[in-house]
Amino acid sequence: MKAPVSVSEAESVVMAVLWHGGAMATEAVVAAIAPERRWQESTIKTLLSRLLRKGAVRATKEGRRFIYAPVLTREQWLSSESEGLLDRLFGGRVAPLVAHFSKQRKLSKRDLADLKRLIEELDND
Amino acid sequence: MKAPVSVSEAESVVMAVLWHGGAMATEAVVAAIAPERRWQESTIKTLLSRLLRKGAVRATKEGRRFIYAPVLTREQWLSSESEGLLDRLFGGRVAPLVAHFSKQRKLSKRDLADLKRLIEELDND
DNA sequence: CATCTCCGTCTACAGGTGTAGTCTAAGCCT
DNA sequence: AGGCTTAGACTACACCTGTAGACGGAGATG
Repeated sequence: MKAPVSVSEAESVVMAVLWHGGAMATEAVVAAIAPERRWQESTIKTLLSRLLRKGAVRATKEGRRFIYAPVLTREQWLSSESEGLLDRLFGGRVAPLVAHFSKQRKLSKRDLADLKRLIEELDND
Repeated sequence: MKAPVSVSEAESVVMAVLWHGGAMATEAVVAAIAPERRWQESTIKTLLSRLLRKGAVRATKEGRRFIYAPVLTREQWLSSESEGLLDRLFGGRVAPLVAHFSKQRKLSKRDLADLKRLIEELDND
């Protein structure tokens, strides 16, 4: 059980780009993020370094620059984040969370339908 | 839509005590927490002040001390925390989270059974 | 080879957090 | 009334985070 690299909010935006586009240089990450998030190039560079230091990404030199590739997978990240929350708030179980949401009327028709289908699937196999 | 007071990890431990025991003085909070968490009284006092400043608790003077009562409810807290996560990770919907858990084999029999019952209930009303 | 360019690194800085020590004054006790 | 206790206020401090500017040197260009 390796220490679960923890990725901050802003860092996760960068990870998302890498998960989506695979290995790429800083420039490409910037191109993918800067428009909406309105971050300076410098900010993204910092985030990449921090992710590198944390071991969440890997960098291979190519000419004078680095190509960054995700090491932490999206699945791992989803798991650690959501299990963390589930543990803290709902005793580590999923059902109480769903119950909470339904009680707060936060379960959309669509969610309900999806859940139903999901449960059925899980049931007969 | 009032700004959703954000409560930190450590602060939430204090909130938990108040949610569980209702209004009480610092002393009682300390008594409830100090044993396991091994926090100094001072730490708990700090957390209470921060919660007060944030408006998550209310304090009424009684003699020379304060009686603290939760303002933020547990439900509100559960909602903001879990919606935050759902939004960030699963497009704000519950089903994808459940799907993720099942894919990772993190759905216990019990969870599954509870979910099934829950869905049925929600379905016929 | 002399320059120029651009990329990664270093530095910065405010705000939040975890964790705790110190001080002051308001009550309580004798 | 005078002293003692103690609760809340103030101060501290390191680390993480969000956000970004500055700079030096390794390549690219002419």
